[in-house]
Amino acid sequence: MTNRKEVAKLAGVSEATVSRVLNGIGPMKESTRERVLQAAKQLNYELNAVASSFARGRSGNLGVVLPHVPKVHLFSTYYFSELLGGIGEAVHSRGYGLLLLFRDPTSVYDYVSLYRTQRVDACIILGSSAAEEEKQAVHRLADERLPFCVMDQRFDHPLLNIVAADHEQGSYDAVKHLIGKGYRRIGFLNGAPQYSNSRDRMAGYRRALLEAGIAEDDTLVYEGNYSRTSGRRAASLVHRDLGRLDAIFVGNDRMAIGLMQGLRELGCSLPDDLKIVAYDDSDAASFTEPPLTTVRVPFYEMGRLAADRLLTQLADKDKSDAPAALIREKLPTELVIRKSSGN
Amino acid sequence: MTNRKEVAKLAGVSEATVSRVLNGIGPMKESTRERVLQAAKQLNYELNAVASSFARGRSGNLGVVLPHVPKVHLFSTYYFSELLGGIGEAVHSRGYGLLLLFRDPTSVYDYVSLYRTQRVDACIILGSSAAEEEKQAVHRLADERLPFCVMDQRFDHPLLNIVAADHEQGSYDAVKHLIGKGYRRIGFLNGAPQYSNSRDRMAGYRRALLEAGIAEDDTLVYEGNYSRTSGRRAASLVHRDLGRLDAIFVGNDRMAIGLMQGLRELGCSLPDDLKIVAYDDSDAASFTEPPLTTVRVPFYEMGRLAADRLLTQLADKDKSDAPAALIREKLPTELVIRKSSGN
DNA sequence: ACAATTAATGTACGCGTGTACATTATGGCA
DNA sequence: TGCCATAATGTACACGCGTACATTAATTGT
Repeated sequence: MTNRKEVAKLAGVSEATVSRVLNGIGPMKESTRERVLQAAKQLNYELNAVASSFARGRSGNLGVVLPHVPKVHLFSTYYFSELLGGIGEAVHSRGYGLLLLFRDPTSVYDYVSLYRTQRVDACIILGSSAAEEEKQAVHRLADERLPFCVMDQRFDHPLLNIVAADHEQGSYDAVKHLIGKGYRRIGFLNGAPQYSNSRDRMAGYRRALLEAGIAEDDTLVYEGNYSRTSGRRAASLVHRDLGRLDAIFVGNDRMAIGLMQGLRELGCSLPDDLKIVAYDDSDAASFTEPPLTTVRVPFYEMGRLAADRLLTQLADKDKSDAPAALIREKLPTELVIRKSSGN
Repeated sequence: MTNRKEVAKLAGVSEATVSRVLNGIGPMKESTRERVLQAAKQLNYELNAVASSFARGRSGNLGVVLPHVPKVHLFSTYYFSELLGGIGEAVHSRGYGLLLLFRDPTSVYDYVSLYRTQRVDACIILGSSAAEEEKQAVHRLADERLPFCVMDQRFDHPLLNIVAADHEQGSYDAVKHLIGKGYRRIGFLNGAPQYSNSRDRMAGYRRALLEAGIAEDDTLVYEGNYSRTSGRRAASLVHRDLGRLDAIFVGNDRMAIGLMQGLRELGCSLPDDLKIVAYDDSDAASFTEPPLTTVRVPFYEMGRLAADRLLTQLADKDKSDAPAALIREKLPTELVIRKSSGN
């Protein structure tokens, strides 16, 4: 592998000059520049990224931490796929590397270690929850003022970067849509409350009911874990309560799809027997039968935004030593009306 | 950030000893080992991955190259998502980093550069095609004996690592299934022929027809690009030919879903008017209406296998200098029968 | 024409680790 | 006890690059 020294020799300049030409630093004679580039080209030389990182003291990588459960094919879920796509877009356009980091959700993850070992310059945390150890781990990160951003999960730390969608409003819109159609007995199949976005959905659901003067009925609130299987499991409970339900709001499309499959197996006719509004507007939502009325969430955009803002923070920190501006984004959602909520 | 020197001082040993303890190299006194580990712990010391990579001359990263088209949310496709998940599994379990590399499919990608810049120790190429420049770029990689593996795309280079699925057989099985049900006028909506797996599907389709003594009819072969949109576009052509078609074999689920949507809009009743067998067995296949009969492809497993074999190659190369064993895997597919191919 | 700038380039070193080689401790054995 | 093999540790340097600082060349202003 050819290195800087050889290029310098061939071009008849010092190594420093080679470095400057390659990094475009300081004034230089055009003729020198050309000689160096010519020599580099002739020798097939390219900067060694590892050595460069080492000398700079930065890895040049943005890390994306995501929960990894063996046998669960995580990437296939719309949520993570879209977020990752958006992050990739931003990272790519800014010349950074994108390092995927898998964490075992059943044990505590030492985020700080990523920085100590200098594997990443910053990171984005996906699928984070409010579990106590997780909360502590994330707060520690913020306490140390390390550059990172949490996706779609609230924490009450003043220095914590967050990009999220407005799930409270999204849920409110969803339930209000049902109410507007005249349905009043509205159930809710939610995800686990350890995610703040689940709690936000609950808040939106309640607000809509309250506003319409509809009494809440705890027995019509069901809990799943955002998987299709859990939706299917909920089907028997929902089926049992069908006499008390006009409609149901479901925390994401996957659960809704599972629920629909389960209900149909139990002999239901949809949307006649039950109106459904789901959440995410994943690809699948448009081709279920009936197609899902669902809340579109700009996951791709959220990923892009988080990465972009984070990398901007990094660049700014090099220039000034002022504390970086906090990232606090809450993106709007949009109700997409299809057949599952009735005509 | 604390470094090796400080740990050495606190433990009262040389830096080399610290290094040996941390890497578990050579014989050492248990008491020394403990002193060093204790000191490291006390100082919150961890090996600097970048410096370590630099000294070793290896990045410690496996690269995954994937085509990146702005606005196309790549990760949402089952194909890439599953592959990536499998790769992640293997990489994670072997302590490597997983670097995502996006390439612009409209211009030539310099794979060799990844190695020259030492960004990766090996890489897996996804979504590769047989386009001439692409072929040359990949062959160059093989000529240089760089460690990499191509996914699901054949090249006729003797030193090229490939992990693929047996699409010829999978397609044969799919078409034979339709023939077995008594359908003889069978169309084919294929993906672009620049992918060898498209050509393999074509070969399987032909073999099944030939074996059944059915004359091929070129006018019943349609071409899409594996997107849902392209399937929908094909719907009008297929609809026009409906009088000459009993069934159609579709190159992947997404196109099949698009085709079904399009046909239904044109007033078709499925599966009555047309039997369909698709390909991939993505999540969506089970909840379309009717559910898709489709060919299951072990993408996750393919990804895991490719990464695992590649990293094994790397490890072996450190030990012996014998040329690494070629990776040539062709995994079996499996026909999953649902309603779309009739009862 | 000469000092004062500024441009252009060179010199020298640090970054934190891995590791070849040198050195010193330890224990076995005659 | 003395010798030797091996264990255990230390010394010293390379790895390729970025960059502070030093030096030399070119340009400007008067």
